[in-house]
Amino acid sequence: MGRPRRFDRDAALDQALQLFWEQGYDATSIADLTRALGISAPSLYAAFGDKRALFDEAVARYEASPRSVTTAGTAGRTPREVLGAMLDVAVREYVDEDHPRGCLVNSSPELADRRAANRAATAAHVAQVTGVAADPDPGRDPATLAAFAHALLIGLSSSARDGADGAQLARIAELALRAVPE
Amino acid sequence: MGRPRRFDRDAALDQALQLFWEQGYDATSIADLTRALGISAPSLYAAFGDKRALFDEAVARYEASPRSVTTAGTAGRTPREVLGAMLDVAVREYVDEDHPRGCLVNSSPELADRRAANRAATAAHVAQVTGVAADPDPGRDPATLAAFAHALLIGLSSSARDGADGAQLARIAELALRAVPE
DNA sequence: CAAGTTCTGTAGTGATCGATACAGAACGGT
DNA sequence: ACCGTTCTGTATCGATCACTACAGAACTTG
Repeated sequence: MGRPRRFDRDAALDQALQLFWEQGYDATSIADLTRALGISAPSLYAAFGDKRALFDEAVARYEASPRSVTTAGTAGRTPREVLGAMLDVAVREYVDEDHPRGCLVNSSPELADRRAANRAATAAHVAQVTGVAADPDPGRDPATLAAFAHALLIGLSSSARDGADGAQLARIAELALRAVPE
Repeated sequence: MGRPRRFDRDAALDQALQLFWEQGYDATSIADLTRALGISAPSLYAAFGDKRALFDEAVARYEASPRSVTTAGTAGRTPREVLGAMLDVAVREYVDEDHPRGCLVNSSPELADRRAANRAATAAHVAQVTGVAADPDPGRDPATLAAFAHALLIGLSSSARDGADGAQLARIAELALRAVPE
């Protein structure tokens, strides 16, 4: 009951995600959001809480989308297959023209905790898929492989933001894969 | 002639660099700077111009210091030696406790142009030292080697900021080096 | 000493930040 | 039709932003 909301909450959330993705959290003001979302500030606060809650919800939406690179490559068996699948998804995703370039999580200073979680998740994923436990050889150690992949994804994300095209990213990924055992 | 400046301009510039490095450009306010530098706002503006000019001067100071990774590894001959030297310097530098973690240039959104310049400089450096011109093999192409190194440096910088220790960074670098031919 | 110049702190500029008080509008339940 | 509830826009809150007008203090020069 009560007066119904005049705007589509999900569409507004997508708009907010788009803005945060393009400009970052700090650089996106409430005024920017109300303009892009086509609603007034009180409606925004009533629907989403405060700015940070809106950002967190947008990030959750981002992470829930099939863009997620972390769990890509489930089909692989060897470390190279697993990391290769992740890099493939990333290279395509980071220059996709349907949305801003790069990865929202990997290029947001305020999401360091999510990056840590992603690295841990990647390490567990690699260990599970390849069946390899901790190993002194960096090429066989799931934690090192995950940290390597994670660092590369961040580098690819930043390169995409700085203007690199898909072919350049693909060459980087191809070269990087040579470090990883079959 | 006239009243002499009461503070050390170079020391103040170092303090400003420290703050920008820790917090980033946007997150560092003039109030933060006047507090850390121990001077009032008019003195700061008289000495450095405006906030962006102060930032640019601090970045120039940063790039002029021997921290620069881009030109490291001049001694090397093979791509692996050149990149290995760069990664060695970076791994040590990014966790050095004498200053904030990571690389100021690689973690500042407003310095995308400097990153592009660094990538180009690295490519020229690799080409000159190894004597290799453009090559279809990613492992022999200076531009791809430079882009790979650049992406890795950004990933290492971000990982250091997110809390990775020197040993972790070293393992990433060791693994990455396996991608690069002798 | 006095004049000229430059730095100093106090205090405040307009603009923008995130966030809200308030009143009217639009609905469901009775 | 009326009431309670919830959303709506207007208009504004205090805080903070980058930045500066102003006047006195501290120096060099004559």
